Amino acid sequence: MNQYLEHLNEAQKAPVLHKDGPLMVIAGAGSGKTRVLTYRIAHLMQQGVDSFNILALTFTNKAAREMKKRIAELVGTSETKNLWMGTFHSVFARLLRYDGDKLGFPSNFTIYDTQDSQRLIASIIKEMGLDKDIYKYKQIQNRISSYKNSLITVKAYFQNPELMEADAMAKRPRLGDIYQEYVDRCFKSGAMDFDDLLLRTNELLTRFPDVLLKYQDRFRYILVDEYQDTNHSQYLIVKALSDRYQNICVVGDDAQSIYSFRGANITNILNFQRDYDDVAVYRLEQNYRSTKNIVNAANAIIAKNKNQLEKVVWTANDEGNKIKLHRSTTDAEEGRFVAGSIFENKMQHQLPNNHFAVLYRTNSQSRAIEDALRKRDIPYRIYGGLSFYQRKEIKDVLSYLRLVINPKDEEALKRVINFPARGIGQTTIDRLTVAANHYGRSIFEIIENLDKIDLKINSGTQRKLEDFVNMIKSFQIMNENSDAFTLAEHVSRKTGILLEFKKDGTPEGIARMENIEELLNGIKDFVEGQKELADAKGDLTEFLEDVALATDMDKDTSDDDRVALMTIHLAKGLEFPYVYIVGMEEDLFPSAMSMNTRSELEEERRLFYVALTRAEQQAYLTYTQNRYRWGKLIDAEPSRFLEEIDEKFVENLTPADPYRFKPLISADIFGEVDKSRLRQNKPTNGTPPPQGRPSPDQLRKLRKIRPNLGEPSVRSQEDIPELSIGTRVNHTRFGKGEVIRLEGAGNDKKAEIRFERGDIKKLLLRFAKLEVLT
DNA sequence: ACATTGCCCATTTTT
DNA sequence: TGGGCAATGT
Repeated sequence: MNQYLEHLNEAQKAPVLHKDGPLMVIAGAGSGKTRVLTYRIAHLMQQGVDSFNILALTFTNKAAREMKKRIAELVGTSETKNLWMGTFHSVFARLLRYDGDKLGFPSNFTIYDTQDSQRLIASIIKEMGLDKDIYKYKQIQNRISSYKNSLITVKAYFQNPELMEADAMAKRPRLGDIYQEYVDRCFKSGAMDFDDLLLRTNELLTRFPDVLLKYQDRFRYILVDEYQDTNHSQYLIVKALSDRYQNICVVGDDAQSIYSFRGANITNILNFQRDYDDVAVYRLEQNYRSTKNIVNAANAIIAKNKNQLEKVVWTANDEGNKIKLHRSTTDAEEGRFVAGSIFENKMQHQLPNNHFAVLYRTNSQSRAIEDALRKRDIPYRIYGGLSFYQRKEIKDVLSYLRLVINPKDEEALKRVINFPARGIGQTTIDRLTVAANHYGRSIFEIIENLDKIDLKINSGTQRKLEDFVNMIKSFQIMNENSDAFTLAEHVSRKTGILLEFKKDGTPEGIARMENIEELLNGIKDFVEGQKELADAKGDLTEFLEDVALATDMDKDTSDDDRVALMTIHLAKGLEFPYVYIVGMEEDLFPSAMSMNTRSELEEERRLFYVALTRAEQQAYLTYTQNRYRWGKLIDAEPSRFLEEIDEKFVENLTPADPYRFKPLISADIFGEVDKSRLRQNKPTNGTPPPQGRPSPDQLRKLRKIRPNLGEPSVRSQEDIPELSIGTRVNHTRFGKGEVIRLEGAGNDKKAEIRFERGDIKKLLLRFAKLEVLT
């Protein structure tokens, strides 16, 4: 019955068996904390706790999904149905849909993403006639966001002379007024931004004791993952909800706290023992992920920090290779080294692409790496950056859908009221906005009542506005009887959005159209997925909520064999056999912005700790002497973190040569790839990794790789199909045909194909989406 | 109402 | 260096 407990070591077993009362699990990197959380939940249920009474807060929705699945395997699917598990944002968005009406929010409130917030703030600044060079909307948004995360409401702001003073000193005395207007406008639009999801939850639980009691009684067991990265707002929610039963379990690692810039407060975990009575503290110190070399090097780094909880991470794994350090002259060369090294490791050890990750401090560093990987035909995937759902054309379609659900949504309305162009100009929109503010109504309501207000809008434009409103209303009626996919498809056709991009004819236009089609496919998948679940209807509201809170990390990429490129922040919680940490330079890592205070520098160091501990077998550190930044080539110095690693853990692939002059201008800026140089850049073979058989896990991953037609769009060389004259092929766009000529070799191999529909085309096989017919 | 030009910003990290 | 957005002119 309880045999699943045998999957745990002694240290892991203790917090799993601990039933009531507060507990904290300090989990070193790679020590199996997800496993502890999973088994703890399963074990609680096994002991008779109803899943209805359990709340688990995770860092990503993907983590929640995977944990839920694992728990279902342990205790049965039906048991996990009532489990509330997800990110803070998604869980409390759901809660606010039930009880947000008490705060005056409709249950179909919109969730504004950062871009929506910024646009609204920009227009408020404009309306107030403020200087946009002083009131920079991004900075203002940032400021408001951090107020909200610290639970400083508008009222609290105006009661706090210090804050007002600080903003006045920064020449922004009207910040409070902007804040006030922003909050009012969100409220009027029936919208909450990301921070509101937490702030409003706090408001709800504070102002309505009966609601608090209801959820305290429901969530008798609460578990919080990554507790070191909770902000004040989240801290208070957890504190309030767990107050009655005190069955609170937090898991985290102070050494991995890396989100203070968005309000995360490391003292939450440092003070946990003070905040609750009789806290049991458990430590997970055995690392199962990495080699001794990596674990010890990481320990040596983090030891430089002053503020931390005591723990000793150790591992029984092999010694492993030393960390490899590489210096290059430019960032382009750094990219080439990484690509070359990945290529070589792949060949030498027969590894799939997804065993490799390249981690960097800032998103802008990805370009050089991408270029180099592309040249070597190594498929990769970039995580983060702008996500699919933030693309213009996607946001446009989504805005129509948002309007259907919530016509008061001002940002959505302003986005699409004249897209595709229907002759409603800026002047009209400005007048409507003024009227809406004046009457305290939404723009949509103003348009509905145009006949009762004289806005001096000419009759032609009035007609167009009415048409627009009627169109949205017709969608609303349709929404009552259709699923999200049917509606979305209808909307994209009826509004002319699809046509707009199609008729534009440019490659970008086509790409946008294809993106919209992909969105529609996504909605279809969603609807079908939801229909299988008992408690979900697959309706539009659910889809939009999913989208608003989805992140790049939530995508399922398990059978996607590509090298991963991402920021170190995004890499938290992940692991890869081979990890390349690039850009190990002063002012970049640690970031120039983080060197003012000790605590900021310590956070950068924790970030480095996180990066290094992602590696299972082999870590590479690279830095360059010159780097393009702001379009200029600048000198770069090696990061101070490099000196902090004891040299006994490091193998230097490019030992310093004091007699060599540093070139004034690197050869790289002349553009071409210098082949002879490429060879030099390959790692000098130090100690090769153990040549043992691949583990069962590796084998499983290896087997998973199969050529995947159409995806990735650029093939690596071995994927190019074998063709000869006369071979019958099928092309995704041109249909069936026959090969009539072949030329070129390797990556430049081309085939001339006569297609059945009549035309002859010469295709570059590396790119062509061809299937060989037998 | 639309297109072109030019300016400004970015490069710290994100739910 | 490049992209996105706004002001400007037609």
